[in-house]
Amino acid sequence: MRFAPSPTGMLHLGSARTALFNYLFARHHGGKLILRIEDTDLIRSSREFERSQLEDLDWLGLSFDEGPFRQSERPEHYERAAQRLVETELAYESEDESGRRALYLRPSARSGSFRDELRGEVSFGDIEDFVILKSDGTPSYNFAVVVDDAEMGITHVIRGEEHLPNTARQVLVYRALGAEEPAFVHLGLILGPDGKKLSKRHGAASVAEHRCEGYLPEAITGYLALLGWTHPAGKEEFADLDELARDWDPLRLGASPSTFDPERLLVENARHIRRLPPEGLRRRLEPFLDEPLPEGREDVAVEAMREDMRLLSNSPRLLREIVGPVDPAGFAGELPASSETVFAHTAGALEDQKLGDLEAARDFVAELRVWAKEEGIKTRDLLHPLRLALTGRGSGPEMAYLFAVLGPEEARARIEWARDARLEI
RNA sequence: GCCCCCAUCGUCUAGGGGCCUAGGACACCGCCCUUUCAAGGCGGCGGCACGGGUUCGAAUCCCGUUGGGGGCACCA
Repeated sequence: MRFAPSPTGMLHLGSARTALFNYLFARHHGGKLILRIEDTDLIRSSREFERSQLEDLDWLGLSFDEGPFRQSERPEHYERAAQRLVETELAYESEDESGRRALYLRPSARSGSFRDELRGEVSFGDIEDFVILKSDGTPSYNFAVVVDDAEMGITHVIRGEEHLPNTARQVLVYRALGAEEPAFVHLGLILGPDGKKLSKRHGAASVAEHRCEGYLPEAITGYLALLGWTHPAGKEEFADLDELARDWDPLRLGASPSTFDPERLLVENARHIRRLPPEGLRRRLEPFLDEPLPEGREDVAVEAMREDMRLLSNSPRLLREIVGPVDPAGFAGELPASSETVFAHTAGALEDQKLGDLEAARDFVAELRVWAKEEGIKTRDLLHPLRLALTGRGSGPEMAYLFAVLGPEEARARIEWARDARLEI
C-alpha cells in the first residue's frame, strides 16, 4: 500500500481519508504502507507544504512503514523505465507546437478496461499518446506513479474516484512496461455542501484548520472512516485508529460519493471530548487556554467545561463563563425575595467548607437542598439565584461544579457581592 | 463537446429477488429526567429519481431517461 500526496498545498480532508483507508487496509492485513511524495512539479511543490502534510498525518495518528520517498530524488528510475520503452518502440520523442521536446508513450491499444474492486470492469477508450518524460526531463504524473508503484511492489492502490481517468492511462503504462497491475480501489468522492468535490473553496477543508479549531484527531478519523465505508456490525463511533484497523473490512466500501457534513463532525467531536478522562482533556486543552486553570482545582474545572464543549477552542469561553468576573448589578433586580435568606445561609455554610473535589461539592449542594426544603424555599429559588451570584449567568454546568471550581472563598465573596447589590436596590 | 463514475430519509448509510407495510445513525420535533443549557432515556417526522423490461415476485438484475459528479495539461 502507499499514500502518495503532492506537496502543493495543505493536507486536505479528502486526502486524509485516502491516507486513512490505505493505513487501515495495510494495518488490518499486516501489509506495508509506504509514504511517497509526488513532487515532480518543482514549481508548485514546496518543502514547506511537505512538512505541514507530514505533520498533519502524524497528528492524525497515521504512521508509515517506509518513506517518505521523493520522486524528485529518484530521476534515474524514470529515465531507465523510459529508456526501455524507447527500445521497445513504445515510446518516442516528439516536439509540440511551442517547440518543446518530450517523450511520448504510444500505447499498443487505445481502449480497453481495467478492474476496479468497487465498480467491476471500468472501460475506457480513445486514449491518445501522452507525455511520460517532460521536456525538462522530469517524469509526468501518470508515468512516475506507475514506475514507482511497480518498483515498490504496490499491490493495492486506494485513491479517490477523480483518478479513474488517470488509471486508464496508467494501466497502459503497466502494460507497456510489462508490469503486473495492482488491485485498484477508487473511493467515491467527498462532496462539499454544494455537491461539488470538497476543496479549498469550501473553507476549513484542511486538516490543519480543523486542528486549530479544536477538533480531536480521533474524531476526524472516526468520521472520515464513515464516509464511504460502514463497519461490519454497523458501529458508528470508534475510540481510535486501532479499533478501526481491527474491524476494517474492504468489502464494506461503497462506490458512491458522499457529502461532508460539518455538523456531524462537530457532534462526533463533542462526543469524543466527553469521553476523554479529565487529565487527558486537560493536556489537550493546554494550547487553547488563554488563562491558567484555577490552582488546585484544574481537573474539576476541566470536567465542568467538558459537558458543554464541542471544540477544544471553546474552552477559554467556557472557563470564563465560570470563573470570569461577575457584575451583580445586571441581575440583582430579578432576584426573588427569598434570595437574601439563601445568600446569607449559603455564605455562612461556606465558612467551614473546603470543597476539595466534586464529591464534596455535591454533598454541600445536597445539604443546601435539605436546608431549603426545611425553609420552604423552592429548589429553583435556591439554585438559580446562586448560579447568578456565582457566574452571572442563567445557565451553565451543574451547580456542584461551580462551587468546586470556584472554591469556598471565591464562592462566598461572589455571593456576598450579589447580596450587597440586591440590598442596594 | 468528448470519455468515465454514481443514484435508498435533509446528511452518512443497511439492504445484494421473497425476511422490507425499507432498518440504523446524525440533524430536526415532542416527552421524560433536571436549578438551567447540554448530555442521557423514550417516541415522532422523513427515503428506494423516472420509465421500460426479466421474474410467480424487484429497493435489489438488465436497458433507457433524468439528475448529480469527476476527468479531458509537458498539474498532480
